[in-house]
Amino acid sequence: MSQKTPVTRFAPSPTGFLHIGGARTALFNYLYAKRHGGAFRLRVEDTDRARSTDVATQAILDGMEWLGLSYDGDLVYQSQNADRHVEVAQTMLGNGHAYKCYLTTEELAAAREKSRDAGQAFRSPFRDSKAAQNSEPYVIRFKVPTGQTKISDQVQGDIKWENEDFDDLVLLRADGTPTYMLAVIVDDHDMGVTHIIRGDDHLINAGRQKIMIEAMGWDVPDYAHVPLIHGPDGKKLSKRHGALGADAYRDMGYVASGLRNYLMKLGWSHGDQEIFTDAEAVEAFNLEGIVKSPARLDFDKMAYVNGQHIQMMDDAELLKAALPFLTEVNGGELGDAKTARITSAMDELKPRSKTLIEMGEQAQYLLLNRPLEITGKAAKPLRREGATDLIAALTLKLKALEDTDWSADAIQMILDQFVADNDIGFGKIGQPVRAALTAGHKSPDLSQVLTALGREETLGRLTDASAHNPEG
RNA sequence: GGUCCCUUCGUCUAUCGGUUAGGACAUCUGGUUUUCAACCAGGAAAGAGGGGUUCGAUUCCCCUAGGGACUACCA
Repeated sequence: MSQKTPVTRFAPSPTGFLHIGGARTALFNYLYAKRHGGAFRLRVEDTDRARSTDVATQAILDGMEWLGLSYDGDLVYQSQNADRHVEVAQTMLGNGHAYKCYLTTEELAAAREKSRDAGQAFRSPFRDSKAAQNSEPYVIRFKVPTGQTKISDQVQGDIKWENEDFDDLVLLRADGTPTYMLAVIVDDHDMGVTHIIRGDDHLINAGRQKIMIEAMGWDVPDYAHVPLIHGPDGKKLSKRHGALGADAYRDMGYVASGLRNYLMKLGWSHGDQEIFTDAEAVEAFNLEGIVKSPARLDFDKMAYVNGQHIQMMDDAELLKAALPFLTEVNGGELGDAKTARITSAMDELKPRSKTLIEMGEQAQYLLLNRPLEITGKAAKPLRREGATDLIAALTLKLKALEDTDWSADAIQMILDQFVADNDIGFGKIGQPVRAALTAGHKSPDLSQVLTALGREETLGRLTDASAHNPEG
């Protein structure tokens, strides 16, 4: 193990949004760098200019920002280092580690098929040819040496390949542009990357890249190839499963810290601990805890973990995250009065919401406008014999309570007293009052409802209900 | 087809040769209760199969089965 200060990097290709697997890879790199006081770099792998888009780049950047994965140093665009990549390819050409291959597309396909049938890696007929150069288009291929290649992966363990199983991969395309395989090793080297933590779909690439790195005489980084995430059915992740952009999770009501916690724990463990604050996550994260087998996405658990984080968030932070959802439920800007209600109900809202969407549902009763529309099943308690009279009587009692004394405790005392005085069960008054105040929407303990609603709104809603007899 | 990797409750995992195989989510039962939740208590639930090695295998080795990754002038 190296003692150097680690430099990790996340290197997405901008061909789509930041999906959940990429987000986890980024998180691991981020956590590892933070844990060891190193740097976390971000590099956009846009060597495939045809498939790369600015929209995708922006989506990835936005996703990273929402998830709170801030990177160190400048953002690197791989395409901007093309000259440097070409230079390295030329160096390899010069020292015999690469050669020009003049095979046409058709010839290549035929040769490939042939070697595949023979169970061998493809070898270009030009790899040992000393033939004079001609003007035909050519690609530059890396010349894989004989022997074996071994890496000690921090997650996968020791892996060994026979070099003869590796293709002579293309370094420079016929149009002179560098390929990913060349660009990564050059950029990682130039950026001083010490630890490469990435999806295990790159495991074999680590072997190929190591040979190239050694051909250049550079330091080989430490590798950690983490298993890919699978869908709930164990199959490859698809959009249907949740291979969605980070923004999709935000829209489903997940908070960044909750998603981070879930992602970190998916395929990584640290004893029996399930919930981590950000500080705890940085403190605890290590490569040893990463499991070698792919894990499946479990939305139930994701929601549970998210709920835990909603509870841990401070009110202001939570309100900010929840605002879009509350505005949606409200059908417009909240305004001061409703914002005040939400704020005072925060402690009740938190444990009742696993996602911000649920929080919107839980808060709905606070966002209703007078007079409430109380219909169907919700109106049933109000239709009961004497219900409106009881409400009217209770309203009178509540009116005696000054605004400054309007607290859950005081309200509870009045309710208890009212029940005792009238010699009735709590349900007798509780149910119609709840109906009058919430119109059947989800709501917490009654005294909490009255507290959050405030004196004026409570009295108003109760008066509305007792004034009008739903039976006609 | 070839190369490499993986396999403990439904799911995520603990176990680093000797455990009543532990925890979490989900599920079930009960409690609490003025709605819906939340919460509390309890229950059910696992070593893919077959061979070895060993006094003893979930743990080490091999085979089989199943799953995955890679096999581009994509990344």
